[in-house]
Amino acid sequence: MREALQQRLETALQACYATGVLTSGVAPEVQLEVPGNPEHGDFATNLAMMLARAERKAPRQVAEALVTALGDGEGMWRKLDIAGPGFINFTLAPLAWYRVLNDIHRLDGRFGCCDAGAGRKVQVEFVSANPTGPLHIGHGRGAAVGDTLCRLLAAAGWNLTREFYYNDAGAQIGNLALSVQARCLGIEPGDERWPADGYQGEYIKDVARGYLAGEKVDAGDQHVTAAGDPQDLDAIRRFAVAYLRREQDQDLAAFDVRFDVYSLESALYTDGKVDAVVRQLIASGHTFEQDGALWLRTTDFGDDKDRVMRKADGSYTYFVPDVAYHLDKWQRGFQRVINEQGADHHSTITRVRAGLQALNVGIPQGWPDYVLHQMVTVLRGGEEVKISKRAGSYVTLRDLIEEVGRDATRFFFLMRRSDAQLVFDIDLAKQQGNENPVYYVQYAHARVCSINRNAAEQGVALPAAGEVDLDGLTLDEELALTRLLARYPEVVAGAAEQLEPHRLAFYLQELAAAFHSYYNRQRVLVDDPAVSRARLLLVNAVRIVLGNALGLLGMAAPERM
RNA sequence: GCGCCAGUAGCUCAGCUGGACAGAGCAACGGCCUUCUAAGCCGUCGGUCGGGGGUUCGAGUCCUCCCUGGCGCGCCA
Repeated sequence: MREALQQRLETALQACYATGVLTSGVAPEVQLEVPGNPEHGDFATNLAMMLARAERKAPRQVAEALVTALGDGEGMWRKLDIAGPGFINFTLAPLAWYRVLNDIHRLDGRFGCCDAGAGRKVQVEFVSANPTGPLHIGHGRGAAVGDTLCRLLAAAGWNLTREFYYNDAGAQIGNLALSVQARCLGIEPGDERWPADGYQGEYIKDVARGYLAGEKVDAGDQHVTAAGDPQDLDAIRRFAVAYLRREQDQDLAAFDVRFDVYSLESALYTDGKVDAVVRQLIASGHTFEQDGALWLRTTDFGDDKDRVMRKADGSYTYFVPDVAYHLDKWQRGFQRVINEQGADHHSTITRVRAGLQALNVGIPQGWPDYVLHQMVTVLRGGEEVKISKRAGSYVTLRDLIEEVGRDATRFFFLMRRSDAQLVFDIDLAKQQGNENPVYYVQYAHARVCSINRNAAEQGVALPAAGEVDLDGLTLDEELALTRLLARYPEVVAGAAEQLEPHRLAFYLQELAAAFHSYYNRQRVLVDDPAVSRARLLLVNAVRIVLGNALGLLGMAAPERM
């Protein structure tokens, strides 16, 4: 529809040049937008305003020339206006819109999908929590944003790989092992023998109990049986990592978040990929030694200071395996990689990209992409819940899902742009009333299903694509609802393109509102069977789109509530 | 001090990558259930888009300088 209009505008412009009504000969790109105000028609173009300067005429004068050249459009539009500073507004014939209802029924679950990705490979890494404790609410936001991003990219035709990276090596894992060992030995936080940067959370006690009891843990391809010996720090470490990884996997499964590939930091060491990348960086000439450490001159690539790669004690800082990991992603053929992570780690971006540039292996500048999410604060009873990671007091994702439910949790995480801070109001999320937008959108879906049940009782068959005389739809609100449905594919494409999953949540609320309003004003099942069937076609198109959008958000579309 | 992200209605936030009088939800107030689910609908109230300059036919949106809040600035991740 948009393309057809663009075509006609270009033809009209050329006609103006041919007749000499317009003289500049410039051909700007024809932009068509959907106006927010329905009085401004279905599509609007600013073409006349873009030409005005070159033509040295008032925009409205240019617009008049174009409108004359456009003619009647052979019935495509009902009305053409020149408005405001020089917009040309197209009001299309209703039938042109109603045809989309047949498209929706024909495509069903695939309505909204497109082929923008053209089957190209993209990898999305998200959550990537350290296996040192349970997933907290911040990880939950990362999981919701990352997962919906994945679903969006898949819907947009990308060949998607979902990946989780475990930082199961390094200093913090050492702290974890020491903390579990301390608990095994009955040492409490506060005791002078308690490790300096130990994890104090209650869950450490559970790990210690499991270890002493000789428990067996399966997590991914890791299978660990506890040695039970409190002196064997290495065995404790292996057990603790597997134990906490299993916990995280369970929580993510409960959140309906799954991954295709799990990558372990420790494997980068054992496979020699870390050493290899260090050798390459040294060979690149971007490193130097100072104070007993090996440094990477990241300032060569826009960082504000150089960074230590290998510490004086011989171990590597975290970003070295990160660089090795991302080189590995590149070598696996992912020309597009998106990392979803918390904004508190945004300083890694410059470092990882600098390391990859230093390797000089043809990785483009600015690769990979990042989507950052800002902090989440928790509100309960109107009070902010204080979070202390060291003391281990924080809201876990597991608690959240159990308390407010998976759907509400996911929706709340996606109700805001990811780079805006989020206040998670637990009381509101739990509420089953009209203040809670989660049920508002699901209720709209359930209502259509309810109409369908009534139709079945009355022996009215649900219409399929192309079976209905669209003349049964005559009301302004039916046209408005249809136009909203027609916009859905653009919403999906835009959200995938801009990596902004929250757009779906807003669209969903808008569509639900339009449907609820229609439902309250008009009956679907009326005496006139032609009208009933046309309306059934319309409301079931709403049902399909609601279901598709809820699916992209990882939420259920209930048939009754 | 430097970097990143924010500052839009009383509150929480959108604003489609510059367009036509700035929107929604909640809160407040007033209405609507003998008809497909009232977890719903309709109406009223409410904003100098943090502030100053600039670019543009046109700026909440772009540039610049200030102010405020959050995060980061480690041989932690």
